[in-house]
Order: sequence, then C-alpha cells, then structure tokens
Amino acid sequence: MSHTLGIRQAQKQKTRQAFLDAALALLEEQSLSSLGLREVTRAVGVAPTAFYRHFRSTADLGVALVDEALGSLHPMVRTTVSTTGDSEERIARAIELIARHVDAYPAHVRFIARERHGGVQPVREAIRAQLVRFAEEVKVELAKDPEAAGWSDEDLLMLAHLYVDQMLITASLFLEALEAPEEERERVTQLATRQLRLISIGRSHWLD
Amino acid sequence: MSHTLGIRQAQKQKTRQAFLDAALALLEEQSLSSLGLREVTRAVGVAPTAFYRHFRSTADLGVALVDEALGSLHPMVRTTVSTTGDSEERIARAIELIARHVDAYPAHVRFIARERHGGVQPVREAIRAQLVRFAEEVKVELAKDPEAAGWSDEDLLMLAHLYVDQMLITASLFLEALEAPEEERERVTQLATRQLRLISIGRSHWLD
DNA sequence: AATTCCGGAGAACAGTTGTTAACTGGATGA
DNA sequence: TCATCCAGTTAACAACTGTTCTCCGGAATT
Repeated sequence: MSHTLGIRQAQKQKTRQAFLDAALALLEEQSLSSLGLREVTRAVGVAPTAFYRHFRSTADLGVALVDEALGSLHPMVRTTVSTTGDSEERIARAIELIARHVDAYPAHVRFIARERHGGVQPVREAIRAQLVRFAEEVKVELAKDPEAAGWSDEDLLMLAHLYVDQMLITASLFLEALEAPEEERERVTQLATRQLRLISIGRSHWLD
Repeated sequence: MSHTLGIRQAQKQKTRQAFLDAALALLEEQSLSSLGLREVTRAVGVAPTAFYRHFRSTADLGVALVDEALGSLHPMVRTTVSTTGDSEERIARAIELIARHVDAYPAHVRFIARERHGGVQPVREAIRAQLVRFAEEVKVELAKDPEAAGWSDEDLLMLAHLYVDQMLITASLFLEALEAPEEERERVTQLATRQLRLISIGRSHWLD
C-alpha cells in the first residue's frame, strides 16, 4: 500500500516538518500574527526564500499547524465520549486523558487556545471548522447513549458544544498549571471534575 | 470633590485615550504581540516618541486596555447575577445583556477574547486577575440565593467560574455573529439559553 | 514677571522585515 | 547517459521597526 517516497520528497517533508516544529516552538511566547517568516527560517537554519517552497505565508503555515494539532485528535475524542462505565468513572477518565494530552503536546494545546480567537482569520476559521467537527462527532456518540432518549437533535448539539468548550477550558487550565506544583494540578482536576459533574446532573434531568 | 484638571493634564489624558482608541481599532485584525509602537502613533497622528510619555511599551498599553475593557464591568456582572425573578427570566435577561454589551463594545470584547490566551504575558495575567475577581463576585451573589443553602464554598466558586466562562463563550459567539443576519444571532441566543438552562438544572439538583 | 516643568517633535541609529530575481547542484525520469 | 526538475541558496530592494538624544513652546509654579 504505502508508496515509498523518493529521496527528494522525503527530504522536502522533513524540512516542512522542521518548519512546523520551529514555528510551534517560537509560538510559545508570541502570537501567529507576529511570527515572521525570516524568524522561522532562521530557527530552522535555512534561507528565508526556502520558506516559499512550502508555504504561501505564515497564515498558511498556521493552518497546517491547526491540522497537525487537531486533525489526529478525532478518534481520541470519539472514544473518550463513547467509553462505557459509571458517569463518575467516565468523567475521571476524560479529565485524565485531557491532562495527559496537555502533558504530551503542550505547544499544540497552547497554539490552539491562542489562535482560536487570534488575529489571523484563516487560522481562526480552520480551528472553528475542526471544533464544529468535534461537536458533531460528540453529538453522534451522545445520541447512542440510552440517556439521550427523547432528546432533540438541537439539544444534543447544544450539549456537545458544551462538552467541547469545557474540554478546551480544562486543557487551558492544565496548560497554565504545567510548571506549577502538583497541588495546583490537583486543584484543576477537582474543579474540572465538579464542573463536568454538574453538567452531567443537568443532563440527566434535562427532560424533567 | 472633583478636582478640575489643569489644561496640561487634561490634554495628556486626551492623547492617552487617543492611543487606547487607536490601538483598539488596530487590534481588530491582529494581536497585541504584533502591534507596533510606530503603528499606533501613526494612527493617532503623533510622533513615535510621544508614545513613551504615556506607556512603557505596547504590553503596558495592553494592560491599560484590559482595565478599560473589564474594569467598569463589575457592577453590571454583579447586578446581572443578583437580579430577581424566575430562573428562565434571569437567563434571558443575562443573555440579552451580553448581546447588548457586545453590540456596544465589540472591539473591547474581541480584545479580551483574543488576548486572554494571547502572546503577551502581563496582559494575560491582567485578564486572568479580572476574571478571578468576576468569579469571586459572582460567588458572593450566588451565596445569597436560597438555592445555595448547603453548598460548600468550593462548589460555589466552581459554579461561579462556570458562569464566567460561559459568559465569555457566549460573548465570543455574539461577536462572530455581529455582521451576520439576525437569524444567526437568534441561533446563538437559543444555544446560549439552552446551555445556561442545563447548568441551571444541574445546579438545582447538585445536592441530591 | 521670571523660572521651571513637561508633552510632544525631529532626526538619526542599527536591525529588522517580506519579496523579487537569478543561480546551483543533486535527484529524477526518458 | 543526458536533459529536466526543483528544494534550497545568494544578493539585493525599499520599507519598516524600537530606542536614544536633543530640542521646542506653552502651561504651571514661584
């Protein structure tokens, strides 16, 4: 199945990835709208003009970063929501999964949180599109739950968006607590758990 | 009581405000970390060096903008939460208030949403501090409600943060729908209403 | 009336930016 | 083997950046 890439294409993808990595690192302490093309090429160790062989602009690079950061996350979100077990267990598992993801890919999480409302329109658009996809996928999983019997499609989507937003808020809190003592991370876990618990309670009494 | 400002101080405050206004306008399509000092002075119609008479840096200007955007909002939030009436009425009133605020000060709302996770640390810090204040104030108002009987302080603060975050999410949605047809704004209102309703339901069954 | 104060102007600094054009040299395909 | 392709290079462009120092003129103080 897998077509082995020629030396040429392999090398190109390698430098392209180097651009993405370097940009992500630089974006830890600034926003995409202030990221310079030369700044990135300097970090990669390559001539400024080489940038154009891969991206039309830094905005274009940003869109590619959105795909890298969120594109591979769909299966994880899907399985997280559809996981079985007690409501309380599911909440704990979801939050732990978020915490682990933030630990593993802090720069990606920071990038999404930062650029979701950032100054570069195409990037905002790309993030919004991915989040809408998340919400729709969550909705599909929620619909499978017996608790969703009698729920309208609109209400299911409403709840799905609530979950997606809550996921982002929690991820952002874990990010802020990354270098903080364990005590602080525990506080975030507690807070997020209680909030999800309240939403879960509201969910189970929605049709009353 | 009010000490009439001298011609000099009055003029200084006037140009200072011109800086804030110009910066806010420029920040509609970029982030603070990419806002140049010269860019702002050009927009105001003043020499670049004049900037230093008012701010140490653009980050400093950003902090001032945070105060302008959120500082005067506390009484409004306080009264919104403590307003009397049916739960459904309160939700509708709160959302309408948010919608009106976004209409009246779209640039301020955009600035806060953008820089909350933006690339300038002192500004992030300033926003976070104000949001913590909001949450604490909301907590105090929630505690007065008879429904809060038996609630722990921690749970009240948890709920308060949920409300504050929800307020920002809703404001951001109204912002995106600003130039959209009335139909879209109505969809946002519906969504936000249902989400607040679910939270309200969860709240009333919290102690079950 | 004389003096100090101070917001803003002007000029100059070294460094940076995005983008263009023409080139090089190794991988690719005939 | 030879011609083609193309990722990356070099050089140069005008335009822009933050910051310093020196100066001006009107308000404020004495």
